[in-house]
Amino acid sequence: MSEHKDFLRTIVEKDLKSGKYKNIITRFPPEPNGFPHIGHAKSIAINFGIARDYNGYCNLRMDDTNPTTEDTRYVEALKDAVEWLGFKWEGDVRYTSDYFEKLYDWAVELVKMGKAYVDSLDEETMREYRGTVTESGRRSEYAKRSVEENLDLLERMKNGEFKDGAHVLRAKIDMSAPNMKMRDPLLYRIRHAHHYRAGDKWAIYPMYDFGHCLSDYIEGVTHSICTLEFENNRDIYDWVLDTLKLEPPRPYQHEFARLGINYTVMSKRKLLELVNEKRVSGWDDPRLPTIAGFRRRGYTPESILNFCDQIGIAKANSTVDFSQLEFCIRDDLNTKVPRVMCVLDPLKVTIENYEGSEELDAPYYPDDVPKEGARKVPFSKEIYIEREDFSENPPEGYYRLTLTQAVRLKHAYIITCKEIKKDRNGNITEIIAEYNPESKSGQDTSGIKVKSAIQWVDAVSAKKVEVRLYDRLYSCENPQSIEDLNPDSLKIIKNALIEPAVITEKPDVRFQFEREGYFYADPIDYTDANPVFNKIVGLKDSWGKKEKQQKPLTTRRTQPKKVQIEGETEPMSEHEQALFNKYTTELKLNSMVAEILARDNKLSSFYEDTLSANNSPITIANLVANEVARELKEKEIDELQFNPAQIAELVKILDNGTISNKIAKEVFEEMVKSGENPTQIVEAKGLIQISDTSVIEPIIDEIIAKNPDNVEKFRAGNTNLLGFFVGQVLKATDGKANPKVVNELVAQKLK
RNA sequence: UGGGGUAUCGCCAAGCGGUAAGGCCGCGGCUUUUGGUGCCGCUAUUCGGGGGUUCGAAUCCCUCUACCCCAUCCA
Repeated sequence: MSEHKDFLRTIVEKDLKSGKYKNIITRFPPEPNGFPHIGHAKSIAINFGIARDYNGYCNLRMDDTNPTTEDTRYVEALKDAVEWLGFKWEGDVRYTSDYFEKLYDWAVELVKMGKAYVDSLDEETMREYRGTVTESGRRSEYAKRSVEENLDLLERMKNGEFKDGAHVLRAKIDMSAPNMKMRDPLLYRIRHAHHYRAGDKWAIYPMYDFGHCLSDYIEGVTHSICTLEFENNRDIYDWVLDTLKLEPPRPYQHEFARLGINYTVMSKRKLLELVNEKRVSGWDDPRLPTIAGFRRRGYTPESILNFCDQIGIAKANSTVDFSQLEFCIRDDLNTKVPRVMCVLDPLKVTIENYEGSEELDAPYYPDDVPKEGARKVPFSKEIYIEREDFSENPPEGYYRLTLTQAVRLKHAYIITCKEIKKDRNGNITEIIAEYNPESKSGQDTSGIKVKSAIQWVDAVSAKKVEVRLYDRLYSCENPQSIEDLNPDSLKIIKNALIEPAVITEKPDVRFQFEREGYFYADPIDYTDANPVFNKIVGLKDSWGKKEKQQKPLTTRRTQPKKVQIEGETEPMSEHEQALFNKYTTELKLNSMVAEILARDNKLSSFYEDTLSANNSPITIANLVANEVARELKEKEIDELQFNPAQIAELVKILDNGTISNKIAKEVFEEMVKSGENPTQIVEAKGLIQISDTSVIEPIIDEIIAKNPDNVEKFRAGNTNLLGFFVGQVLKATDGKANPKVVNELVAQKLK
């Protein structure tokens, strides 16, 4: 766990500390109606991760309340995903469908309480009745049905006596609730459908809002973590649990932002479309952000988990750079997999002065990877190198083989180019080269320095392999439709050449093809006769990048600062205007403060009451407009712990210098909580301000002596540090030192 | 538009009145038989805008703006 906790862990810790819960129970509750993707991985990492971090446990629950879309194959995929990521759910897999009986009993209970009713409006009418976001809805006439009638109807719904859509069970909440979700939400609907687990037993199925909170409760879940789009549903979550008066403790819902990654799509609908329209080869197509896709591509669970860790958890909608994911898989594989040589686009090289053959020793791992292992690499007169590693007209900074530039064959000899052979069209078909017998890798006495070492394979022993080069699925950052698909997301190379050990020894399933990238033996299509490798990710390529980037770097510094349009504030009413005028002219308040007070009649009346007890208009105004305003945001005046007379008193001791502004805030906080008198608080806590320089000075000297680095930085021009020193002094005096005095003194001493 | 959210570097993201963390990307340099890795530097005088309170504001107050979610018998 990193040292900075995310907001969910902060909540969990607080709940543990306060004793709200003894143990933490979370759950990962997917609906089995689609294949899990990396967004699910984030949720899995959060839910299982929190349970692990706080010694609790996490359930895996299929939220299977909609029989028409769900299927066992998805259940399997979901279980598989969790396991692959290395997590264990508590006990057996749970299913909301296992709770149907209990859920139904609770529904009956709500009906008995008069909190739920059977509605028989048709779908369209119901929609009309719901109103809109700006207009309130109205309640169906059926809401007037008696408890007995509702009970009877509900039972018959359950028994399958009615057709789909004939009736629904709704919670009786508030048809004019500003939160649309609270306008008598549906609890049950009739569905004469076969459920993949419950079979044909049920003719009615619970809705998400009814089933989810209660399933959490049944399982003893403490923190029900879901994504942002359920924020509006939280009110129902609470309503159901509270209305049923269930025995505590009960779960609470918390929401985080779902994962978005650029150059790909994450919605079930769009993913399904890609698969159904055969734009990809299936759910496990290595270009897809599905768990199965990543797995087939060769990503490791560690890399995915690491990614989830790196991106953090917050409430702001965001889109993570694909490069972050690429970093994670490279970072993981770098220390794990063997390096081997594979030539994707072969160019024949004949080494004129070499005769016979030999087997060269080559370690699988570079020096900086602490792993053992080596293989033999056959070498002879005819070899293949990567076409890109030779250039007849090299650009500036080219390190590889040229007419005049020698290069090392990795693990072998240094060669120089003698002659180029071309076909009729001018394409290079072969290079005639010469090797230096003194330059053998590991026993080089030639003294030749080369700019680079390139990969190669021996012509006679190399094996032919198929290599599938995958790139981002879409060509734009924020793809909208299939038109944004990247036409080059898959390139298949049928005739790549690989050194024999990879095929014969099979030292691993993942490899780094030296200087190319990381590759994975395809778990499905790979056969000994036709080996297939998937490209997981390329190596970082600062040369390739430099080559492409010919266009001048646009100076991004001078971005157009976008002008922000100021909206109009509603004009003040006549009464407010009059107050405002009085405040600014008679009482000399600044116009901002005057406006805050004038526009809010709770504030203005509180202000005037305070003023009548202490004639200090400006200080009181500032206090009321800034501090009292915060308390009055969601409360009425008579709900406050403190009263105007106490504020008047606070202002008095503030005005006469007994306490500083900083202390005044502290005292105010205390008044908010306890309602005690300010003078008492000041006395009890000994908060009287220290303005005596002879007391303060030695403290400053001490702080300065303790922080020589910061003194230096300050003197070098970092004047922000003044705040640091003042803060330190204030901390040392428990906030009692007069900050103005401290400020002056510190500034003086640091000069 | 009523309600609920969110705004800190190109992308994520800490920060909760006292020195603007960290990661990715990018840019330099060193190391390197991978133009990889590793290491070392650099990259926000400023926190969506404007005001206010304060010795001191990303943090508190006011206000404006932008974006996301909600009117499925989906979850």
